[in-house]
Amino acid sequence: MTIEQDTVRDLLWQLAFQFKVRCHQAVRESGLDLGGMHVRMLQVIDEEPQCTANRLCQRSGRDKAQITRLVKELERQGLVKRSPHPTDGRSQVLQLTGRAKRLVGRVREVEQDVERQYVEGLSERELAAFVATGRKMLDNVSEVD
Amino acid sequence: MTIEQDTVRDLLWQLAFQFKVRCHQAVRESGLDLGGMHVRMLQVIDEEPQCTANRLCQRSGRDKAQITRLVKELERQGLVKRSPHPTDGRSQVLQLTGRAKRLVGRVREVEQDVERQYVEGLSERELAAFVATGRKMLDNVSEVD
DNA sequence: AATTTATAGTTGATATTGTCTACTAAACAG
DNA sequence: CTGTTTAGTAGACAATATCAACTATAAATT
Repeated sequence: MTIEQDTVRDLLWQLAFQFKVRCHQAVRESGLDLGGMHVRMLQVIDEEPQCTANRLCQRSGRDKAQITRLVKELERQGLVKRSPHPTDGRSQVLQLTGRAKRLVGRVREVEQDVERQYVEGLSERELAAFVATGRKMLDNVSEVD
Repeated sequence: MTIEQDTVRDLLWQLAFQFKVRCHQAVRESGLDLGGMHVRMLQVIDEEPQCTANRLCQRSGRDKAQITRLVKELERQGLVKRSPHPTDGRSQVLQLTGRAKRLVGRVREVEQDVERQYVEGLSERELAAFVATGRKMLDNVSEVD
């Protein structure tokens, strides 16, 4: 199948969708059973030093309610532990279990293969420019408080 | 809220999601009652000379089943007409009704406002480069038959 | 021409993701 | 102490996506 697009919006729509589909498929094929959102959450928790649910909202742009449910499932699957936040009693610190860390590692490799396929034939500079422009766009619509 | 990301994948994920949310909101606020996918379909039908459901699949990358349902609803809402394809008996030609055409026009304006916000501060050349790079990526993962 | 194989579209079941509202409890500001 | 904001939870529901089975036609094969 040949993918086509025309506006910036369509372009992004296609790129993101195809990325999602391919990553999800690659993850499944490597024998792991994780939904796309679950993977995303695990990755953020892995990166963020003292990750909280609220942090996940900020990083993902998704609704609080959705985050709550995702975290709940991840906890049920033994991938995330919650501990009370040291200074904020409303909040909880999220941490990956050892199993989850190994999982995230494997997922990263699989997803990097997908990403390599995407950026094949692009120079370092071209890719850097693409990312820089994309970030500017994100900044444009990111509300400053 | 401040939007953040880190890999190419995260960047695209955020850009597309925010775009979707903002466009959908803008469309709603202008008094129109159309889901995101429905809008997308109408736009493609509007652009494609002899659009068929299959064409919608190719252009959107979405599943046949989903397309069928979307078209069915659009027809029910009096936005799309189907007529038998002149040369292929399995296929049907999709066409916008007058009402749908007017709708698409209004939606375009609303969405262009959103897009303008995105690309604010970007030079023509920067934007062109972004789109060109994005298209290359899409080509990279587009299966050649 | 008859037979196989591929394609366009449909349907049903189900899973995943997203949205909205209302709520609790802790934090914070005055 | 009081009112307001913030972090997270829960329920109901809508939108989107996935998968498999099926029909009818088209196209290819022999």
